[in-house]
Amino acid sequence: MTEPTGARPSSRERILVAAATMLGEDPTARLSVRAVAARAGVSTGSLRHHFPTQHALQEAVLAGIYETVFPGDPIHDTALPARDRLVACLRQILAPAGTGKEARRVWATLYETYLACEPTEEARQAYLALERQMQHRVEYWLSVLGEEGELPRGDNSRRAKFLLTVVNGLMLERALPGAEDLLASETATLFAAADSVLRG
Amino acid sequence: MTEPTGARPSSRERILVAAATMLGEDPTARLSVRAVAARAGVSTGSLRHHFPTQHALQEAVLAGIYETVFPGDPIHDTALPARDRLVACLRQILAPAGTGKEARRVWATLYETYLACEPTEEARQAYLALERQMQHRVEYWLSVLGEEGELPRGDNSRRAKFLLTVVNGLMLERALPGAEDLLASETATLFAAADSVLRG
DNA sequence: ACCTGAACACCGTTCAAGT
DNA sequence: ACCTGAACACCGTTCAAGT
Repeated sequence: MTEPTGARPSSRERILVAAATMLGEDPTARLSVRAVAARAGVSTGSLRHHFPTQHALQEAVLAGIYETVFPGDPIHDTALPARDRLVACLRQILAPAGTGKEARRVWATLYETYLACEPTEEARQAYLALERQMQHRVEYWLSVLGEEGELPRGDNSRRAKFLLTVVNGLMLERALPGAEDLLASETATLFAAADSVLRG
Repeated sequence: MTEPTGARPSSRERILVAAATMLGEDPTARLSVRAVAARAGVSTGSLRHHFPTQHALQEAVLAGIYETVFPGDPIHDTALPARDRLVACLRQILAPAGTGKEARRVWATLYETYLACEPTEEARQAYLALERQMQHRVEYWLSVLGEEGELPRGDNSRRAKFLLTVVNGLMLERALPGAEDLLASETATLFAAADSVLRG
């Protein structure tokens, strides 16, 4: 946080910059201890001193990324209860799925790209990157709530996967026939998922 | 597939049994090459011969789980805890989704029938009937658990919708690329969904 | 074809030792 | 406090060699 003008960046900063750069070059980068340490010109021991665990490092990097990319993220609207904020966030990633005719158009491209036939290696990698990005985003939201004490300790990676599965299911149901009271049942499902995560 | 009576199981079978056993003991087990090979009394090389990649092994195990035929509806197997029974039931409706290539084949027909274009009224009705049937089935399971006092009073219709959304999400993820540890994350998600419902 | 076990190139984490 | 680098206990995959 302290930034001496013109001084050499601290090891901590160098590590975070190195990790962010690597992630910029390849969104699927694994950010291994040795790779990041080497890139930052720092020993693995030093990296571990600042980030006691690999997960701590990845959380710090993600926080940095999403702070700059999504300044108005609803997760930061502390006026609202945690569950409302989490649902608002999930709605954000559900929004591009559209509804009705648009939802089916979205599905058409999704189907052609990833499901129609054995996807090309290129398509596979693209999807994996997308998935990881989503996973990171949800994990970031959970880490914010965790720091506020709104979330019991636990595996946020698993929780994020769970929430994304629910969102995927809702996406599909938006395009499928039926669903008269889509809105109500979607809202109920989102809150059920959020509560499930928030209550451990 | 060939099963010589009384003969020593093939390495392939021993590996699958070992993996399934380990998964039974701990649903979050990572199923590493060496651990599974040791448990099966087989070399890592042999394991790799039958399952050229770690992903291949996990897919085979997953397929094996869903191949096991339940004699009756697992919801009535009162020897097991409620959550295990509910998860077993959900797995039943997830089973026809298949895995890997088969999953994509299933999706192809689903897409052509309901998503490709504005569905015919006939198709719409067919889907609605299917959906209702699923909804009833899940609600029945919940009612059984409710009568045993395993389920707090509440809207079982909403709960069933929630569970079906989760299953839909998992179905989709089976056909999409990626899914490194599909097996573990699918199990975790199913239990999370079951717990969410059982705890209100 | 099936199987072995060593070898390779990676992991994340720990820790005595330095400054 | 900060940093080093070796060491430990794991990974998944490859492969020459056996049967």
